[in-house]
Amino acid sequence: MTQQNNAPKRRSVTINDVARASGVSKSTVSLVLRSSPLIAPETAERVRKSVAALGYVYNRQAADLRRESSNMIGIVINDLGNPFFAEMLVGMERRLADAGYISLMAHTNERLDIQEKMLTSMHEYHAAGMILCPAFDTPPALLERTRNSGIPLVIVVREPAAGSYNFVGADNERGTFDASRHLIEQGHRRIAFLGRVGAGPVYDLRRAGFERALREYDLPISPDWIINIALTREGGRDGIRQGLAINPRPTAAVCYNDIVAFGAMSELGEHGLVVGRDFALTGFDGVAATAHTNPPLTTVDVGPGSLGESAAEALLERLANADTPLTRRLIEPRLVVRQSSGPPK
Amino acid sequence: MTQQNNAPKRRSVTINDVARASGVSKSTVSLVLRSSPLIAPETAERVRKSVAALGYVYNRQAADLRRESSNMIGIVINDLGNPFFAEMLVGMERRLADAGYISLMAHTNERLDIQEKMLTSMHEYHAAGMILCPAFDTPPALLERTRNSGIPLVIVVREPAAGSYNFVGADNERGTFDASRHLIEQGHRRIAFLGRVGAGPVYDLRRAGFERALREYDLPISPDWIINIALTREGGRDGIRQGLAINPRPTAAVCYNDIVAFGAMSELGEHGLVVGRDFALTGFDGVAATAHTNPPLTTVDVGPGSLGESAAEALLERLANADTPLTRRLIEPRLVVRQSSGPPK
DNA sequence: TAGGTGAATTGGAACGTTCCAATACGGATA
DNA sequence: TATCCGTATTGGAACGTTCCAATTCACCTA
Repeated sequence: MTQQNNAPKRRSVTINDVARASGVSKSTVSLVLRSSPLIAPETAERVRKSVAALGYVYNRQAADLRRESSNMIGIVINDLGNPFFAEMLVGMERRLADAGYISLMAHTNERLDIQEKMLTSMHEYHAAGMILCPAFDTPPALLERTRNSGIPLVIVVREPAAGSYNFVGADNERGTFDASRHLIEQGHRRIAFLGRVGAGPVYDLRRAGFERALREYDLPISPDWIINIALTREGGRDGIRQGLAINPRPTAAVCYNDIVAFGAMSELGEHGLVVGRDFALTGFDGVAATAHTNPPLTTVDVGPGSLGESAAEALLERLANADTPLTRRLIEPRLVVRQSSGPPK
Repeated sequence: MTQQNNAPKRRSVTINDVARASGVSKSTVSLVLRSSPLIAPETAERVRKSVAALGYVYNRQAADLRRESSNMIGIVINDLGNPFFAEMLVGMERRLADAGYISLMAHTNERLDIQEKMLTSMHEYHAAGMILCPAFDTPPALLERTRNSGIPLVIVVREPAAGSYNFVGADNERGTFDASRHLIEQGHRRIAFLGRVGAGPVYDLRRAGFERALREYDLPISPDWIINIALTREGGRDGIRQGLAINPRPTAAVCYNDIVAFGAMSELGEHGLVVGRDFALTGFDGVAATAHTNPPLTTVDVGPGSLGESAAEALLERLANADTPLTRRLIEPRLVVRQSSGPPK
């Protein structure tokens, strides 16, 4: 009395079954499925009936194998916990889905080993193209390897090295320059910068923009005001704690990004300070939540969603025409002034 | 002088090329690639050398076609703009990637047509399993269809109808009950409920929990206090505007979810009210941002990330063993009390 | 020496499509 | 009647794997 494994084995309905059912050849069915004009309307109709009757479902795996292509796009994101990346992902996915592609998504959480594993996995699945938001310290060699495989690649947000891929990012230097100038023009003179020292080129550029603004207004840059924190909400809290301990105290802070600003805002509240009145704050990114914090946050808006769409579009262009020249697109950010950045008391 | 299109055509390196290079048959190479113990170590070594030398990349499309399986899991999310879903997605993806699966992700933005299109697309790609967070008003027939296709299906968060799939969600009634009781015990007597009337079973349950708490404490439930809003940050603002217009004014509000509470908090601030002192607020979900708002938000924490992991685990079990009984898992939420829910003045 | 054993390897069919060259056929033309 | 034409359809090879049954070979045993 052996344990029989008579699993249904559910042989799926194929193009051949449809062909048999409708009395034509598999080639004809294939043409109908791709709505070829070659097929007589009545035949097509008959085939479509059988398709519905048998519950046939197209096997893209098989089709892609034969055609040596696919409709899958690999998207590798480093930090979905940050709404900036989530909003960007939404933009990409929408644009790609509209164009008939489906997204193979992976989250690296800033881990290089995971990133590498996911990139190879996407290669193995023959993704038609890839969009990568590189984890910190991504070695240029990795990108070079991906590029050599011949798969069109778009890099977003962080630019590890000039190379043969499309890039879409924001003008980081300009962004913090605008934010810093705004605070200065509001009357602030002691302004801190909250970020992760040495976090890479994006940090360097944002800090450079901040320092350029101070210089242009002949304000001294005290090293104390360059505060080193983790790029998280918790880091923002930490930054405020450090900032408030400085003597004389800064009256404002330019934050590396929005989530740092959120943490900063929360911490300021816990110290009994009213943001926008007792202390000014600016963020960077322009995530949706900035319009609904307490108080609403002044931020450098790069349009996370449309940045994602731009990246998708760059990729779609390359896919449509492999000879499309490589582009490097820097989005001009827009300073959105809200209540968090009032003048000093 | 015609424009020659001598595209590289880059015939990719196959198992056969590797076989030829290392002087064995393609079968042997195949076995080596799957590290079969049948192969002599020296042979395996030789093959691996050729793999590296030729830059061979495994073609999973072909393999999956032959094996009639795949390592792709379809994930369909309705609203990534809400950090709750983003955090849940991260949990799912991590768990699936750990198990060697890759995620086919689609975002429906609550649109039924997109949802349907994406589900069929994932079928066509032969996803091994699917996790679906149904859009509002998803017809049970759609789920039935998916289920009939034989692909293991896990439904999360919203439960359209009892059916033959796994379900992972939260105990919604209990969650708002706990939050409401907490406000009552803080001394609040006029409490509003901010949600989207008729939004479906989740709304009904959350509202039921709220009303049960009021009844248990013999408090009247004024219809005015059931405030009807969009389930967005903007909706939260709207809810507060409506709430503050009521006479007598409520002193607290139970919000349908965290983002509604965020909007509410922002609006209260703009009215010069201090949240937690002048007006109490609770959220629902427990997204990371709740710990860093101004003030930090009291919320019903369902653990978005671990909820995603649970869903992934349920699916992985079904994949490992198709006979695993269908489960329905309701996570017990945990009330996290922070500063937003102080007693009335 | 003949036969048996087990380990290592192999060739060919199969998976479900697409593509190509070929075919069938009804009607027009010479 | 023979030829040609265009339209609709078709069979078979190919895509890059996996699986199965079969083969090779060295060694052991009777």
